[in-house]
Amino acid sequence: MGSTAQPRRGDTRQRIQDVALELFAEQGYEKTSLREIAEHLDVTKAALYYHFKTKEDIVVSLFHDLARPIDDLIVWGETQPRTLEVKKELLRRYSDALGAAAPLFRFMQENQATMRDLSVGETFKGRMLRLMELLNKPDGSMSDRVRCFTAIFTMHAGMLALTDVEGDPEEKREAILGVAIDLLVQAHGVTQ
Amino acid sequence: MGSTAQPRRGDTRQRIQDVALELFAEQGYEKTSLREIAEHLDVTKAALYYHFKTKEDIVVSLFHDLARPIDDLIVWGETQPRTLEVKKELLRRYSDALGAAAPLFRFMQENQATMRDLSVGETFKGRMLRLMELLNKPDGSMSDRVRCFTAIFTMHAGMLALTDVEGDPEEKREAILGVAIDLLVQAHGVTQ
Amino acid sequence: MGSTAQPRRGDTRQRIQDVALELFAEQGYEKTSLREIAEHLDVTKAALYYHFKTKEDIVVSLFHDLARPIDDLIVWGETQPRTLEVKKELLRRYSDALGAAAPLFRFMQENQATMRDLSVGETFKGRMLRLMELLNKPDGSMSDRVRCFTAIFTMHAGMLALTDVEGDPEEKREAILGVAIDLLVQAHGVTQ
Amino acid sequence: MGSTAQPRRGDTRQRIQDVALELFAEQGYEKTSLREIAEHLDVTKAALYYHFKTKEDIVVSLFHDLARPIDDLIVWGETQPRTLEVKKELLRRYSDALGAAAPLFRFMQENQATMRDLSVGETFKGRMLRLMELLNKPDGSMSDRVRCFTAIFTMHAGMLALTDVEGDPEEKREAILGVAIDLLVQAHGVTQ
DNA sequence: CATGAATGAGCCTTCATTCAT
DNA sequence: CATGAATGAAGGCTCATTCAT
Repeated sequence: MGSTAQPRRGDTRQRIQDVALELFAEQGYEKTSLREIAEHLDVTKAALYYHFKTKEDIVVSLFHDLARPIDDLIVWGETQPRTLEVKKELLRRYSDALGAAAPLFRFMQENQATMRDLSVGETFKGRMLRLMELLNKPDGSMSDRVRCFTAIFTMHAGMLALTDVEGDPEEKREAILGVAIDLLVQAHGVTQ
Repeated sequence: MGSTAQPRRGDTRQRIQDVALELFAEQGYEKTSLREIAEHLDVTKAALYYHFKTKEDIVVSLFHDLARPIDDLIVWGETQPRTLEVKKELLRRYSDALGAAAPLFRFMQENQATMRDLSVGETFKGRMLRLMELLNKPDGSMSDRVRCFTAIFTMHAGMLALTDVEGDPEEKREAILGVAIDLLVQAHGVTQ
Repeated sequence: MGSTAQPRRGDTRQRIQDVALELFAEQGYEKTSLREIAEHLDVTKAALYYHFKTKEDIVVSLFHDLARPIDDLIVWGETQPRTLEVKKELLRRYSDALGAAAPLFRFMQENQATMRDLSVGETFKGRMLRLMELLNKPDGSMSDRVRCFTAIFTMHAGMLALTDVEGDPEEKREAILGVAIDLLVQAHGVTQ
Repeated sequence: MGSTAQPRRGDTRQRIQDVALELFAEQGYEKTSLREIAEHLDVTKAALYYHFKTKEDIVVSLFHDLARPIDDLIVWGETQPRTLEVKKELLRRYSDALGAAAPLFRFMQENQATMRDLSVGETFKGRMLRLMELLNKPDGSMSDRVRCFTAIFTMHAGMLALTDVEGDPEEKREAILGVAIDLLVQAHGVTQ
């Protein structure tokens, strides 16, 4: 029923975002031209400009739509007491958020140089710093502080490596979360 | 000793590499044009082509000249027994190597998408995998394997974060190395 | 009298003309996009196409509606004897007409290159030539003929300069008209 | 000898200016694309960019190279006493300058809207005002002031009309200059 | 060693216009 | 009356690269 590539109306904006994110992550932001995106969608370049004001605007919209959970997470974190239990919960939730926003994160990871002058990049970096601040143990030793931020970077690196290393994805994610929590505990722990 | 005293006439090639690496790391490979590099050096674009066949060739040369220590490290590692002590030494040496090749690493970190089709990128990725293999505990639990590769990523992330976080650089580097070794030990250790 | 009282519903067409003329005069025809006009009116581009078949059509309609008095003036002139008195009256009436159609004239003045291939432009240029012919003293010396057409150009230039030069607008207009008539008289006069 | 469209080297910049000025004047600045200019010269668009940084830059260079005499004229005028004789000489020299820079002036005349945001446009307008100031009779009546600036505009309009009106060009130019001087004299005159 | 001049491909963006709803 | 969605053409500009000198 209507299977000859109907011009599915109404969801174009969404489809642009999907394709763009995929290509940006796969080939890099600069190397992905709007022509390429348009061809993947079988529309003209001009059509993209009906939905987004600029190329950068596509990225902005992606953050707008996909980075929300992480924002929420940080906001939540900032209302909580700075106990170890809360921090562990933060990591757990962050792991979930990362899973959901995986493609966006891959995009960021692979386009760090680009992110820097993408405006939304700086915004996001700020958020990351706040998140780290939440996990940090301000009066801890340098080693402890390193452990805290490593807890987060472990998870980021995990995202990347998930693809390259053998093993069941879900199992890997849990292992990664486990290690991250472990680092956090060590940073805060007295016993052990 | 270390005084091979290259003929001083014509250090242009070297200068091109320096400027290129700096700009590539700072602004990204794609966003840095040969014109820009040439202007920084006060020569013409055509001059660059006297020294390097293509833009990519500049990157290749950078790896050639700067990634050597890491290559050597891996070669060394592969001739050693897979003991914990050797692995610890690997991390130590890797930390040194990272310090020396910091700009190159920053460049890679920030241009991951680009790296993928830069030929030399794949080459390098292969080396990383071999390095990880060297550190790995093949029969270990998933968590232990995660700890092993996290040991390395911690150091990479450290590079990045060194700038953003307060504290004495050298002290930070040692703390990072310490945490990395710790992770390695935990992955292998029973009594820890 | 003059109260044909157009149905008030739907003055959009009029508003389009107003905004278009203003923007065309201010920024130039080519540099004013339909998008811009539409935005000023808070309607969509497509709406413009309901009222006007093309961008050029807007200009045509502007001439249709605003250049009429000048047309009438020329028609009137061509039925009159070629006396000096009539010519003076022509200038007077032209001065009035210019005042009324000022924005249109500014638009023409500032978009002369564009006018040339705007069809309506040629039409209008023809009218100007007829007007000049009416003022001309065919058997006069070259100087006299120059004076005749200068009489007109003085008034055009006046429009332009009115804004840049200090002084009461109405007073300036009268002075300009005075000089123009003077030129005309000199061209025709012996005893002057 | 060498008649098969040799790639005449060295004069490209000049040729670009020539063609550009001609096309800009003939069709308007906005409607003349760089592609068109390049095609007229049988080079690529990119070649234009080797010689000029932007499209606007071509215009700037044209003013730089062609408007110089007028600049000099004004500078000269500002060192002279404000006598009627000097003012007449100013007009005479201005007439010559206009003749030499005719295409440039035609370009300006036909692209006034464009001139406004072409940076060099404002610069030039400033010069015009200084020139008018030189000719002006500050304490004169409004009519006299109008005569002064009309003297100049007459000459500008003359340029334009030279093409449309029959008659020997040189004769026309002299007639125009005559009328302009006449206006000036009348503005300053005692008798009459 | 290095430059001056040029190219071809491609990029992001804008525009006037169309048409089904 | 008017909009939402899209198109095709074109525009200005930049880039990596080449080559004769």
